[in-house]
Amino acid sequence: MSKDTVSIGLSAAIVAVEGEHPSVLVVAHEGSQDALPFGPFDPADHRTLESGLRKWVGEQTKFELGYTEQLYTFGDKGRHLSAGSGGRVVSVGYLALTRRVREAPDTQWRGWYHYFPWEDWRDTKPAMIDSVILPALKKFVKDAPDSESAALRRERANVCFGEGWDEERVLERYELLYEAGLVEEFYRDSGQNSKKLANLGTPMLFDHRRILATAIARLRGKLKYRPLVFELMAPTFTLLELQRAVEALAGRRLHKQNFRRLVADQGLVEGTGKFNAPARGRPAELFRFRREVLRERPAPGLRLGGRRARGG
Amino acid sequence: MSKDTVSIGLSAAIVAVEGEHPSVLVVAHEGSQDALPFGPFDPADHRTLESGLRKWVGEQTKFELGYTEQLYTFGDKGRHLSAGSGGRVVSVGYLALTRRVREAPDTQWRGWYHYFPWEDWRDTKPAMIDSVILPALKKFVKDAPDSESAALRRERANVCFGEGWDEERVLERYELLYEAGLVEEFYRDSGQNSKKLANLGTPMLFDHRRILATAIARLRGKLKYRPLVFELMAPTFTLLELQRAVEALAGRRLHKQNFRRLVADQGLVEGTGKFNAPARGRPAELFRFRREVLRERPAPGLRLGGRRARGG
DNA sequence: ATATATATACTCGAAATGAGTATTATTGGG
DNA sequence: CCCAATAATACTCATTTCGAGTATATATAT
Repeated sequence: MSKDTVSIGLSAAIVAVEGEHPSVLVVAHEGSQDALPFGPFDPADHRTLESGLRKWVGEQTKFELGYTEQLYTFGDKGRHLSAGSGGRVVSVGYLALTRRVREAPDTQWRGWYHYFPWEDWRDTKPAMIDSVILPALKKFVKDAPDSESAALRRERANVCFGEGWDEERVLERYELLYEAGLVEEFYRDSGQNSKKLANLGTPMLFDHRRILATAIARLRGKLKYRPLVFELMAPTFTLLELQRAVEALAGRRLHKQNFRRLVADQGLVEGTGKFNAPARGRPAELFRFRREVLRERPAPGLRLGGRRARGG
Repeated sequence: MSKDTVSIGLSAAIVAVEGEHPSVLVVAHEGSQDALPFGPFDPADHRTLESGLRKWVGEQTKFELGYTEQLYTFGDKGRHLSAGSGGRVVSVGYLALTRRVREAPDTQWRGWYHYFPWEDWRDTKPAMIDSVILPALKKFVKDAPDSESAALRRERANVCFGEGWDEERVLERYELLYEAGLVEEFYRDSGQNSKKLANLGTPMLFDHRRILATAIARLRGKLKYRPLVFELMAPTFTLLELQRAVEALAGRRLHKQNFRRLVADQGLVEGTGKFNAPARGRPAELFRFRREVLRERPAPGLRLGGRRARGG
């Protein structure tokens, strides 16, 4: 491929939740790094970008995509390399949501917090933030070429990892860690191998971790105003299961009673009259998603709220 | 250009507001339809997609982009044609916000409601909705190939133009009108020329009107949770000017006293102590945007609200 | 002075939100 | 059988937000 040709890469972050574990479908390509299902866009064969994506995913993972949404198109020079490949690749990333199904050969569900361990605040603030990330970012600020650049870096570090955790800034945080040389991909893309400060999370092929970060950010944001979770749930579920799924995606805990009130008041679910048989505790009613809300209300969704303090 | 090559087109919807008029910068290409500034992505010359866009815009309009945001990447077969050109064009659309400046040669600010007259609800519901659009959509439903498809069409028509106007669904509405054959581009792209039902709004080159629809939709949505308006305002402004700008973009009126309260309570602006000299009425204080809020609060913005009833 | 236009302050009730306490239904162990 | 543990569900309460309005202040034009 010559230096000034463009090709378009289509990649999908296919997300599912199993219990408390949000996960993403990765393909085991010839012993290399974890990869999202992907392939080049072929104008002769694909009528739309999305139909191209569906074909590739179908071939590689043997299953049909349901809910699918385009995320972003990346074209930066030098962010799509693994070895020294030829022309420029412009990368179109997609988010897909699905109920968890059996894996196809060479395919595997992997918890997304393997790639972003600093994003899971459900139990506590991840210790690595104080022990590794903040000190390294302090150094990154100090190493800035000039004071203006240092101020900008300090600012970014503060917005990303300082007071007031905003769970939606997943991409911003990953990009900052990349530029600060705290993730593997930075060294791979720049050819450097020296002074590796840290190696946070599991790296991925090409720019796939960036795409996954975009996917998580989008999902966390959209969750609050569109009923996307239900794409990830079984046909019936208890309210606690629903809450656990949302928490898994958002990476933080929610207030149980208020969560139920929210879901009920918005008419997002309806009881089935059936109950589950839990190991302990009172049995919970099984609910189903009321698809009708999509017509009734302009923008139904779960406004998680909770800017003021921690849920419980 | 051969049939199975891809090229990437970069287009920018550059938006400004002058008084009550939201407008977009269009280029007068050889007597053809209105076009957004655009050009092909050149991997040899452009380090990123956005820098490529900036180069093209700079060449065509002689001015520097400020706030810029990627919108969407379109790749549908047959939606980028004006005449029968060669290979496939994948189109990356951008939104840019700017204060209104003088026009460069061959360049012109045009009110965006020329392209989307049904989107301006500031005075009243546009009459064309009841007189033209709804009847035509009724016919579109009736002409559906089967009853399932008819139900889907009825559903879409209702969400887009029925009860409960959602000002953010700009793209959905344009796409529906396109498919229903109510906009010029539909006939141009499909080569048909017969049974033209209507010809709503001013058409644009290629898929530029679709990109503009995406831009308006995004802007209307984001306005509610990010302080984007200020990119469009002069350094100082009265609160009424600010409100008129938001109204112009949102396409609907807001409650004046509540708007002030919102802006003030959120700490988005600060008074300068200076006052304007209006033609009539009490002089208004001039305010400036408090850039600091971007640091202080995680997601400042203007939550317009107003789902319950009409503003006043 | 008066009409008109605009700015700004303040009020009021309804709804949404955060953070609980209280009560009910179940299991498993003594 | 009673009790601790666990989970579901109901209810309370103060605060904040939001829609909608009234009241008052400060200009200009006539």
